[in-house]
Amino acid sequence: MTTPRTSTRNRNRRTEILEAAAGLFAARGFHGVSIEDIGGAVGVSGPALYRHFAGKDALLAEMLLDISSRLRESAVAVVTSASGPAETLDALLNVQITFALEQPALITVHDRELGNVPEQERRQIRRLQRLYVEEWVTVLAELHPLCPPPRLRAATHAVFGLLNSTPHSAGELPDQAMRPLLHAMARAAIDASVNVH
Amino acid sequence: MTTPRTSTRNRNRRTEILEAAAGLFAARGFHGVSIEDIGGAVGVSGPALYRHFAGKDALLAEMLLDISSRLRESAVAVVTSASGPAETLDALLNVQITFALEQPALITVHDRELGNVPEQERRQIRRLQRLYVEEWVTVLAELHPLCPPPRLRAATHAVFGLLNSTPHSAGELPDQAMRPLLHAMARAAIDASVNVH
DNA sequence: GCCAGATGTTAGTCTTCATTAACGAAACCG
DNA sequence: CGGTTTCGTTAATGAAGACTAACATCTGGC
Repeated sequence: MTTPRTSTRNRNRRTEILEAAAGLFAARGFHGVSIEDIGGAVGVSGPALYRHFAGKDALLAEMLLDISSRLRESAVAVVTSASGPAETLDALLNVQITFALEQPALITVHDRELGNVPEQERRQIRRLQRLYVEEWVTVLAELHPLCPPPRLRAATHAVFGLLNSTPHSAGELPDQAMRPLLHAMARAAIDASVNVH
Repeated sequence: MTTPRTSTRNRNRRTEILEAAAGLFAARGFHGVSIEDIGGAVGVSGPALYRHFAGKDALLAEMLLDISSRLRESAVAVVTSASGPAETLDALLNVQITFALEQPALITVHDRELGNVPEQERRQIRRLQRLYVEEWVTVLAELHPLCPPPRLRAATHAVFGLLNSTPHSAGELPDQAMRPLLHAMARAAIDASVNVH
């Protein structure tokens, strides 16, 4: 063929596949997408994927492991360089909002397809997710020491639901407007969550 | 076999199947569940389903049509018997919270599997969903006439994301505590959404 | 008791699909 | 240049899985 792009092509193939697969999985679900579909989406066809991944499961696992780690790392970075709890919370909100707006497909897959990841990697991913949530809960606990942790955890999940809803309202508003809107709504929801009795 | 439960068995079979299928679809996704799985979940096996539904697609379609209509009907009932916009909004919140807490599987399937419904029914469902959202937007517009509708629509979707996150935080808190928490958070998020510039 | 319709059952049929095999070409290395 | 590695390709292969067929059984009405 033509296209002898030497090394660039190869260097990017794996991530190219991961990105295409994320979009497809988000749209049709893991089992609704075939190996052929994924290959086709990056211009190679079918079994070529096995040169890059051990299988469909492994591909999904790597994808979820990647987002979970990145979310977790961002949260840790934010928390360790923190000035105060309130600023930290704002920074955490920005992390999640940025992911939700920039990688809607990954975020969608991340909270839908965990069940299709093989046991071992699933444990790792769950662990990272739990750690991520705990970063949030820790910060919230500093801000609201009187609020029982289970309530903080529930509030955190609700806020994730709010922020991750972005894929559903795609196109309603431009990102520039969506970002402060989500921030304000999430912030208000959190503040309200600790004042209920 | 045994178990000749006369008529009760037949009268409930269809809804029994729908309920079981909802749980399975929510957990593993439409394509991750086989006809055998669904049959097995209600104690009959496999092709027996075709005595009740034209096929897997039709089953899903009926399921989504059912929730969409019920949500929409509840919203209409609330709005027509309204005393004032603020009370109406509270009532709408309660409708959505009740569905989310009582039918988490249906709610989950409702916003994940629309893409697997055949064209014709999909249109109907989309229409019902749109009408449902518009009930919310109308009420919000009464409360905040200065806020542009696209922003209200985006805020509505975000609130749905918040309320529908319940399935994820299953077990964190008892329903008795979850209900007011969700209500307060959603209410605060909405109020905040109209005050951003 | 006897027939019709509603419900089930088990054994195909026919696709789709993940994964593997067997085989080529291009790039990198000496 | 030969040789190895890398990345693809097009045929199997084998397992699921949706749906259909052919054949019971149960129920309720007469």
